[in-house]
Amino acid sequence: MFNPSQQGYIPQISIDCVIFGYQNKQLQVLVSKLNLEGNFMSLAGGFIHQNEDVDTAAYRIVQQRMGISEIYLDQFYVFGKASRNNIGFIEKVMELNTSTFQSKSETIQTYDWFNNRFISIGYYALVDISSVLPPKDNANQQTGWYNIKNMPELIMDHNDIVSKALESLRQNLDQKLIAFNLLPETFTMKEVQELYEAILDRPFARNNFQKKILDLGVLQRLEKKFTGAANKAPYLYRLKKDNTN
Amino acid sequence: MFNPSQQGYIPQISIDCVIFGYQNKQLQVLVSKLNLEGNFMSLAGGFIHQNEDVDTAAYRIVQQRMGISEIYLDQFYVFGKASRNNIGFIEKVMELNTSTFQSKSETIQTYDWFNNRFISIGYYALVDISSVLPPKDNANQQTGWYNIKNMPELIMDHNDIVSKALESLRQNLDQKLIAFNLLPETFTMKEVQELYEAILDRPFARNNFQKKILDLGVLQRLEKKFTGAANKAPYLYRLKKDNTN
DNA sequence: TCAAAAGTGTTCCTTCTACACCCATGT
DNA sequence: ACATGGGTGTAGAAGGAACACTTTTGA
Repeated sequence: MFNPSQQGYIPQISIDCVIFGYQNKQLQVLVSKLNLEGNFMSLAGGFIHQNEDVDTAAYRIVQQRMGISEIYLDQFYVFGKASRNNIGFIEKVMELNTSTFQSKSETIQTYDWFNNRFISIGYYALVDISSVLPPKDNANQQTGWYNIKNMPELIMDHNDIVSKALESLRQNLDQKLIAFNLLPETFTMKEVQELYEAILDRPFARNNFQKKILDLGVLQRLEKKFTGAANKAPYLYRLKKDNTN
Repeated sequence: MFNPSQQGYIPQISIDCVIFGYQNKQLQVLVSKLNLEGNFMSLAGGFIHQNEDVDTAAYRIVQQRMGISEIYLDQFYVFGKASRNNIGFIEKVMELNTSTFQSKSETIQTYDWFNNRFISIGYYALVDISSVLPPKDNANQQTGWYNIKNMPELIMDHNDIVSKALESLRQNLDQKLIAFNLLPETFTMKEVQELYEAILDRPFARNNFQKKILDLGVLQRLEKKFTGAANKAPYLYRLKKDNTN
């Protein structure tokens, strides 16, 4: 932990990023275990440099964590309750990390800046899991992807942030056509369908789903994908590149 | 103008409220002329107290301006460009208000807090024009409601904020059923239709529109409204109150 | 009696849904 | 040949758009 005010950050504003991935037919969220005693699980977060766009800061936070440059990001909500501060969190940390931290009053002074009330801008990111850095680091084996249906308890209001992010993702799914950011470059129609089913948590009829997606006119059909299974080989698709963004 | 830091505000965060009203069959936005020399037109804005929810701050800002307690508010976007500060604005103010302000360097020091880069949280409010305070004040005759299709030039990026607010309003209109906040307690179906046409800037067929709105099941039909015109009297409607919010 | 505007009904068309059928693939 | 899973077609249901007709009101 550090004192952000000394590093030219804007005080009392943070960014929290819900990084979504897709694996094992389930929507996943990246959660990091903080390098402290105690089970402190957190979203990817950070602060905004004085001379940095908020969007750029969110991009930097995700980019550093994931090691990729192409990231889909959407700002979705501001969490601004007056009671939203790190004090409860810091106190629990100190309880469980007595060797690391000095006396309570001293610590609170040291982290004065951090103990303030914080307004957090929520972003969600959509990444292709197969193209990002392995999520686990050596120090924290619990760091990694968690099924959205089975999230661990996170610090502060991070569980609420995840809920709101999922809600926004669902709302934007059809309009913005962003689901493909969660898939690798090429994919089969079945994979798209399973992804939609994971995000929206409801089944789709195979044939109607295929028609609906193809009618969008954004996919390009490639060669077939022979899996070795004793059945018809599905086509691979990828996003058309000539789309006017 | 004042120094917000001395009053317990959170630094470098502001709130800008696009207050929508409906009058003369057009969507209107409340714009205030600042009490300075020069044509400085602005949205309703303000800052957040240290111990105040962001939502509460937005409510306070609109409530003080409009003098009503029931206000529909939606947070719609955060404007966070690094270049987003008041310096250009302040410089223009000083150019045109030489008698009020001292030397340039002195003024910039005085308003140091205000000259910082600001992140602004955008809210839009929907109010019933007929139930709010008259928008004009004696000092500033240009303060008042402006047709969204004919907005004056506003300070900073406020014109962009209005555009984004309108976009969000349009997106939420059908889902959230919020248009009725712009109408008085009772209204005719034609008024609802004209309101929708003003917001979405497109015509609706009268019969189909009536069916669509009534099928929502949120309106209660009251007595007829006799206007004195030589035609069938339309029914008045109002929102059902038993709706589970 | 008439014009104007409101209420209602009917048809047509598009879109979504469900069911059915055929095709490719490897054992 | 056959089981498995993928691609496609078609009938029915539902929702939206366009058209027509009737009713009410005051002059």
